[in-house]
Amino acid sequence: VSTYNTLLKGLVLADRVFEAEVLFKKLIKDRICEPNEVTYGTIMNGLCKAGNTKIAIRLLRFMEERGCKPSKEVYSTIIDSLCKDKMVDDALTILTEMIDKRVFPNVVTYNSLIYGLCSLGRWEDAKETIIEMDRRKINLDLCTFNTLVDAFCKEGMVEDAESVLRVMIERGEHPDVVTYSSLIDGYCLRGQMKEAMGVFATMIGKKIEPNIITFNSLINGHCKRSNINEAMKVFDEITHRNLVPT
RNA sequence: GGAUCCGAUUACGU
Repeated sequence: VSTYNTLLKGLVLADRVFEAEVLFKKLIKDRICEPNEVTYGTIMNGLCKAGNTKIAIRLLRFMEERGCKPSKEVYSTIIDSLCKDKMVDDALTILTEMIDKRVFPNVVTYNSLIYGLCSLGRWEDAKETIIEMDRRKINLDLCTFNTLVDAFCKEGMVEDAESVLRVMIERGEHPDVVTYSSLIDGYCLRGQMKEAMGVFATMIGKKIEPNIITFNSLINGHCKRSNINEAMKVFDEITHRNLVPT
């Protein structure tokens, strides 16, 4: 079954979810092998990525009927997809369901929820979620912090993003290219190019390699301020670093 | 009792 799982994942990665579904159905119909929780997880992930969260939820019910216990990964996949669809309350319902079934959420599950809550501006609920994580002794990880930094930046609350950065460093989590790129984008969105370049200098100082996304944000920021010369300089830097413009 | 393989989360733009 692992072989089929690997193949199914390949199809999903290649955006050939339909073919993955066909193969999945064939496995069951021809009794080639019984799908396990990884198989279901892979197919659900494919369905979700293709925008079929509802069908993925139906598959969740199907696997239960078939006597395969949904893992936390399976629940997390559904929760993540609902959050991305801004159906965070439905996601919270699934969270309650999994806990009722003694399948306990992990940091990934909560990261998706925090992402969803923040993207709806439900800051208080996001805060509550973090408190709940602490209560469950689930440590925030790099992804949690990055999600928060990005959410604040997108709302123009760069000061709050900066305090998240301080907290993460305090907690011994090392900011990475995503953290700094989010911050840079935050300043660029506000047209604060001096600050954006300051963050850029900081990340270089920490030997964190900027990538094409980092530079795209900077170019966007300079162009917004009609500073084409600076934008061109950044563009030269891209070529210099052998990065490929997207 | 232990190890390994297969699934879930974060940044720009399109």
